[in-house]
Amino acid sequence: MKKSSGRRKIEIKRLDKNTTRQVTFSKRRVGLFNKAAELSLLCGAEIAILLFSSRGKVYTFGHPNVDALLDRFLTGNFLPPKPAEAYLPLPELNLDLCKAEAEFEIEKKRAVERLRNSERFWWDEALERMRMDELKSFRSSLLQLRANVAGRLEKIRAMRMEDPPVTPSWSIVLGGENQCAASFHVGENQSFAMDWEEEIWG
Amino acid sequence: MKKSSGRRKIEIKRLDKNTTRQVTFSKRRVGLFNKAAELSLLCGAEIAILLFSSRGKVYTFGHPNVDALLDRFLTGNFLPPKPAEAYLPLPELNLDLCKAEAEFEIEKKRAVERLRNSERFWWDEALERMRMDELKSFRSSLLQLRANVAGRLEKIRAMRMEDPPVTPSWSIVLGGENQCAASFHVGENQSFAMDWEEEIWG
DNA sequence: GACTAGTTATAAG
DNA sequence: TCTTATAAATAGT
Repeated sequence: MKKSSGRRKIEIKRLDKNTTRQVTFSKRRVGLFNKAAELSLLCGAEIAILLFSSRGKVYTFGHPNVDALLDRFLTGNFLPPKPAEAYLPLPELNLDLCKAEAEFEIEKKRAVERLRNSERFWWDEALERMRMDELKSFRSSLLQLRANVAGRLEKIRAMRMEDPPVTPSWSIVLGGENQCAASFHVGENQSFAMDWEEEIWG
Repeated sequence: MKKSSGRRKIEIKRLDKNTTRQVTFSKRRVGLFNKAAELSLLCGAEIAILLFSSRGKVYTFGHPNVDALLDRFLTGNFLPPKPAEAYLPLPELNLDLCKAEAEFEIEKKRAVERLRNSERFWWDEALERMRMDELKSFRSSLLQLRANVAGRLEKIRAMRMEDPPVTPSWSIVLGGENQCAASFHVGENQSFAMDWEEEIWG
């Protein structure tokens, strides 16, 4: 006797039944992330996936990690990795960030000078004057800005939580429905999503 | 007679042969994006994928679009979409951005006041004092900052290109190897990657 | 979570 | 690209 009717063809349109939709989401999320991991390993590609469930939960996948790839995408600073380095991008990133931070200090001093002579916000002016070779340091201010946002959010979260926090990096995110998610790093330089639901908003 | 030996099992590790790796990358990229589209449609999920080939080309996939999802991830402003709105998130985003811009003007005035009394950069100080209800306007400055970066890059690109540009949104990105990529929107609120190679750097 | 049978993705040619 | 045999993902139970 058949134990199952087997896989059936389905139409690709919104699944109306709640339970089915949730089961399918879980299965296909895993499938998608596995495909992404294979593509990355087979072809030396780097990949970031942000996945928001219809209930607002966030899942991320990234190789080498989500954060570095978002940096590169948002700032246009993506030098193609050399093949030999394709599987060791983290040290490279760290070096990059160190340099970026040094440059940030310089840009900061310049910006203060500009502000002394003008009411205009530094970035309004800076962007008009900035030459191509200044874009790099501008990038570092963006990184810094974002880090500060993350730090602020982390502080707030820490104040509300009793358990020792999971100390995620800046990529901690706060949901609109008492949710909190962070990406973290495991094994082969890959980062996976974790998420938890807590009453962090009291 | 067999016309093919059929699909063979392969080990998931870097493909050494260049041609094989490139063919596999293309096939699996399409497969991955299709899986993502199906997951999105079946489950009402929102998804963004950034894919960097080992040669530095960028491919993106997004439903409803990459940009909105990155916004939400970076700024923590992701209210779970109501099911009825799941396929019409763009108007929602636009409204949100309008509000954000209004709030940005307020935060800007405040920041100018702070700067008159201090040498410190506005965000150093702001982040320490900012109360929870101020995070929202801080978000808008982040959006503004990023928009300005994009605008700057777009200007530079436009100056170098003779053809009328494809007018991508802020998500235009500049590669390290004379490459340029932008996401654009097609059909069912999905955005796909396009990329082109031009000597935009002269 | 495990099981199958029918579906889909894809390695090789 | 296109074909085909086979591997892999997955819908329904």
